[in-house]
Amino acid sequence: MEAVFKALADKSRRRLLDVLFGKNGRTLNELCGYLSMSRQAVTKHLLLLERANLITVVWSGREKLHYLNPVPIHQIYDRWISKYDRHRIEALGELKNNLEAKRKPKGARTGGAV
Amino acid sequence: MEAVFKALADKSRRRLLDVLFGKNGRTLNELCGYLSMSRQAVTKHLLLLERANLITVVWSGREKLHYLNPVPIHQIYDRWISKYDRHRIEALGELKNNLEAKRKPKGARTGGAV
DNA sequence: TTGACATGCAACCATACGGTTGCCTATTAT
DNA sequence: ATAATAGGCAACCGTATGGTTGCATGTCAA
Repeated sequence: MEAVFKALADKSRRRLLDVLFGKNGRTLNELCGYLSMSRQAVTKHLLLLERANLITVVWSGREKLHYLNPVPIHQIYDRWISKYDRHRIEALGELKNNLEAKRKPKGARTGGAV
Repeated sequence: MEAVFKALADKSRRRLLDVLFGKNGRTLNELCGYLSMSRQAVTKHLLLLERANLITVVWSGREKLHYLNPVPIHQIYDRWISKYDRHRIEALGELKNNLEAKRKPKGARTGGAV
């Protein structure tokens, strides 16, 4: 998971995924067309994505074809994001309630959250 | 979105969110108990989370209370992750099909991965 | 009032990261 | 056979990042 989060943290890498999302199985050179940086830089990004298992590479002669693997992205959602989703409405209510509680002057400590 | 992705990229920050998820409205000192690093380091992480709008801060006297805001996380899913989810099964099929296709063409120069 | 407590501010440091350049290798087309 | 094409490897560089320490400030309790 760590690698996936890290991989997704960069705009260029998300771009690459989006490009592959549009049309899978692209070559390195093809992908370079979508980012204004050197081929080497793109290679590095792709390597990171590969290590995070977000893309799979298949060699075809001298060409390196890149395929998107959406599974890790799904896992990120499944094992981390989804719980926040479920919690969402509830949490906002909490904040408001606690803000209300704060208005009561000194007396007991104002700390008590939830 | 950029700030949110960046914020989520760090393990310590995800930890902080998880801790707040467990019990909302914690103080800085309280949160420090969950990460083995200096208070200042934690402050920096919290600042980043705050700037990404992932937490909201409420002062109560000399204490700074931190509240989780799950909305940006939900947006990340909604505007980015969800599309990969929908695409998921389909994309895997593509990879396999393309791999099959590669076995045929002229020189039969195979890539060979997976 | 005074001290302890909760936090902020700023300087500093090592390392990770995104990017570049130069050169080398392997495949393919002519 | 040769040249063009697709890509890899490695060194280098500036800046961002995660972390530290020292000191300052505001609030609460005795």
